[in-house]
Amino acid sequence: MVKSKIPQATAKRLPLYYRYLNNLQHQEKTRVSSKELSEAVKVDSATIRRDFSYFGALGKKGYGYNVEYLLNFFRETLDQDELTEVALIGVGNLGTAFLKYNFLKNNNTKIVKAFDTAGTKIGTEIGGVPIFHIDELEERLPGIKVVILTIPASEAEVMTERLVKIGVEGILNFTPARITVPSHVRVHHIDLAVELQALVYFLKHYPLEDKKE
Amino acid sequence: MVKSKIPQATAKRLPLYYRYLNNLQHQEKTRVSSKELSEAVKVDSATIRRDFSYFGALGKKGYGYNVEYLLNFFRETLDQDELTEVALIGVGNLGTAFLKYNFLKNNNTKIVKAFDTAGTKIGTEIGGVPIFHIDELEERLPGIKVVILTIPASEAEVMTERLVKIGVEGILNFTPARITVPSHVRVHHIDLAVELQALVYFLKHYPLEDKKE
DNA sequence: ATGGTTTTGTGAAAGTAATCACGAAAACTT
DNA sequence: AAGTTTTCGTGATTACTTTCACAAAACCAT
Ligand SMILES: NC(=O)c1ccc[n+]([C@@H]2O[C@H](COP(=O)([O-])OP(=O)(O)OC[C@H]3O[C@@H](n4cnc5c(N)ncnc54)[C@H](O)[C@@H]3O)[C@@H](O)[C@H]2O)c1
Ligand SMILES: NC(=O)c1ccc[n+]([C@@H]2O[C@H](COP(=O)([O-])OP(=O)(O)OC[C@H]3O[C@@H](n4cnc5c(N)ncnc54)[C@H](O)[C@@H]3O)[C@@H](O)[C@H]2O)c1
Repeated sequence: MVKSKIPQATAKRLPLYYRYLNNLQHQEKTRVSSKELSEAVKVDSATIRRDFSYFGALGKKGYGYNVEYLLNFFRETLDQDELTEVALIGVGNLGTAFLKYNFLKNNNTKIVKAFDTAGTKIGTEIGGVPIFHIDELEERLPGIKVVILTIPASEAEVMTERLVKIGVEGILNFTPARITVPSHVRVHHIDLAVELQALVYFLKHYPLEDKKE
Repeated sequence: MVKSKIPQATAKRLPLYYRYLNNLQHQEKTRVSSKELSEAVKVDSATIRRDFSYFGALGKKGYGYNVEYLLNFFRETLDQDELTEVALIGVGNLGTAFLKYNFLKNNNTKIVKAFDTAGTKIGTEIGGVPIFHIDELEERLPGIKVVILTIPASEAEVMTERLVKIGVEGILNFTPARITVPSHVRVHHIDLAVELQALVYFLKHYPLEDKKE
């Protein structure tokens, strides 16, 4: 396992590279340069080469990268073979959308259980995922380390404490609540309202620069 | 208007601060320190003070920040009064969730129109937002500068060209496609599959450090 | 008033990330 | 086979962001 020398910024781009390499393979392309890759994923080519270089010399000068080799390498590095089981808490608007989609294109993450309070949903399935009552959380969650949280913000803090107690290690938090967790639990916030507002702010306050390209 | 001296990292946190200050005001709190704010929004207190300092000296030493004053200041700075009208393209799983939610808590952004190809949806409303056929895009979009894109990835590039031609300036792109736009158009990518995979990667490869706190 | 306490605002330092730019290697071309 | 072109890998640089740490200001209690 490659030790934690890899910058976080790089780690966040790896799934992106992986997905595009997969596309290339489906198109039967055998080689790709950092320049081509750069145009496709919109990341500077030097950044891509630097990112790859943390894992060693994966390319060939004057040639580029071999798609299959690179893909195999990342498959191992990103543990694309191991399936990570994920639970979803809160089968509302957003939760339902995720269940229907279920990240099918990824072959390494899968929502396997969902929980809610609403009686009408309990016992049904969405996208093949069974929905349980939240009261069964302690009983049914153990073994699952990653949770997608799509409940009302007001419930987030209490639910988080519950999840942590059960042993959850990672939370993808879609609620606007900034939840508090012990240091061994990782939370990624995806705050859609903030994203939209930030985009609007940038449009109004940042001159439409002439970026290169 | 405060010129573009404000770091992007700061700009992205502003809506977060704003929302929390709003909460405080509803709780009738009159003052708040960077330390309190820090615990609530999970941003280092020095970072918060630095962020605020780009806008001048907004606080008082030994006291903190006056909630109402700060809120009024940011209301203007963030143009919270002006309503930005947004359109949504692609009323599928994700698009429907956004329409139902419609960022009601924000008072500065509102989805006012949606577009899709599916005959069954055209002419109906979701969350009060009328859904039009995509063929009417050129006719009905003008005036709207910001678009939320929730169509299949395969459609993204062509649709983007169309949007740019109509004059859209900002796109919140939920498709996995990395779309190409001219330099005067701003795109924010929210790639949910990547976010989930990145979280899983961090869990597996980054030791559960003892972060402070 | 006085003195201890709180908390800001910010220089300086540290940390993190992106980009430049070029030598070296390998690939193509003729 | 020699010359040209492509493209990597990376040292060095630049840019951006966070954090430390402390003087100065304002508060608060007596
Ligand atoms: N839908 C959006 O477009 C959107 C956008 C930005 C943010 N969000 C945030 O995402 C979260 C979910 O949004 P939504 O629109 O899906 O809301 P929703 O109200 O449609 O769904 C919430 C679901 O959680 C369930 N629930 C409530 N308390 C629960 C509990 N204690 N345990 C388990 N389930 C519980 C409810 O029964 C409901 O099904 C909210 O925090 C919201 O602020 C949503
Ligand atoms: N749902 C999720 O949880 C999820 C997660 C990650 C990424 N995404 C991405 O978000 C996007 C939308 O996902 P979804 O699950 O809502 O898909 P979906 O298939 O449910 O919805 C897509 C909608 O777009 C409409 N559409 C197709 N072509 C169109 C066109 N040219 N113009 C206008 N409308 C058109 C379809 O009729 C459909 O209603 C996809 O790109 C998907 O990869 C979704």
